[in-house]
Amino acid sequence: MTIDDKTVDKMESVLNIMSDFTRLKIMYAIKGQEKNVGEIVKEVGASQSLVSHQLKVLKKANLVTVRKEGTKVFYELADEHVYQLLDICKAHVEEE
Amino acid sequence: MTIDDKTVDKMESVLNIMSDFTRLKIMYAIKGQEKNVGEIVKEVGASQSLVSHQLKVLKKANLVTVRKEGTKVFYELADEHVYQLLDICKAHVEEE
DNA sequence: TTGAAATATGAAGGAACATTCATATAATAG
DNA sequence: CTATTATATGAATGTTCCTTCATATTTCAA
Repeated sequence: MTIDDKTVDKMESVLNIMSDFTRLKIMYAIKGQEKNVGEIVKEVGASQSLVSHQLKVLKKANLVTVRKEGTKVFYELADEHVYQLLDICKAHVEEE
Repeated sequence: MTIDDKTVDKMESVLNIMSDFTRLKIMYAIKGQEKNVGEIVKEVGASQSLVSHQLKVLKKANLVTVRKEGTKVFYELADEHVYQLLDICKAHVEEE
């Protein structure tokens, strides 16, 4: 099972970005339903600044997509793989 | 899509442990085939000390299992979820 | 154009942790 | 028992990065 170092690098990056409490909460907040920043802040229960910072990180990693509408900015989970990673990881930690 | 904070905590922990270059290389080294520490060191190309440290981290997180045989210690990926997480993450980063 | 609402940004402090180096422990052969 | 091989451990260091605080930018309404 050899694997290219460059691929491992990218995997490290994606997993690293997913492995944060605030970012995981954000991802679950917009899982299956896009939300604007204000709604995300309310649901996640973190400061506006922190949520904005972490949304930027998620966006840079292409884990979320963005849509602007007036003064509001809506975020959404990027693709099917992100859903799968969240689901499998959740299933793993919920094993007894 | 609300989720329990305790679950998110555990997910953060698992993802965080997976999100390391050396640990990913180790996991791929023993993917589908158990290996002893010496073999892992050779295949991963990191120092013996580092590999041992990281194997301990992986073991503590239940991402690998251990089997001792004489002076040698064999490691193996723990369960199906770990395989799935690696595969999906790899597929994600290999998208163009 | 002034004000308010929504979101983003920059700097800074502090904690977490990957890696190295040196050394310890364990097991077996001779 | 001694030497050697295999693996583990502890301390130290440097770096990454999460979070907060203060402030900036953007958009639209009045």
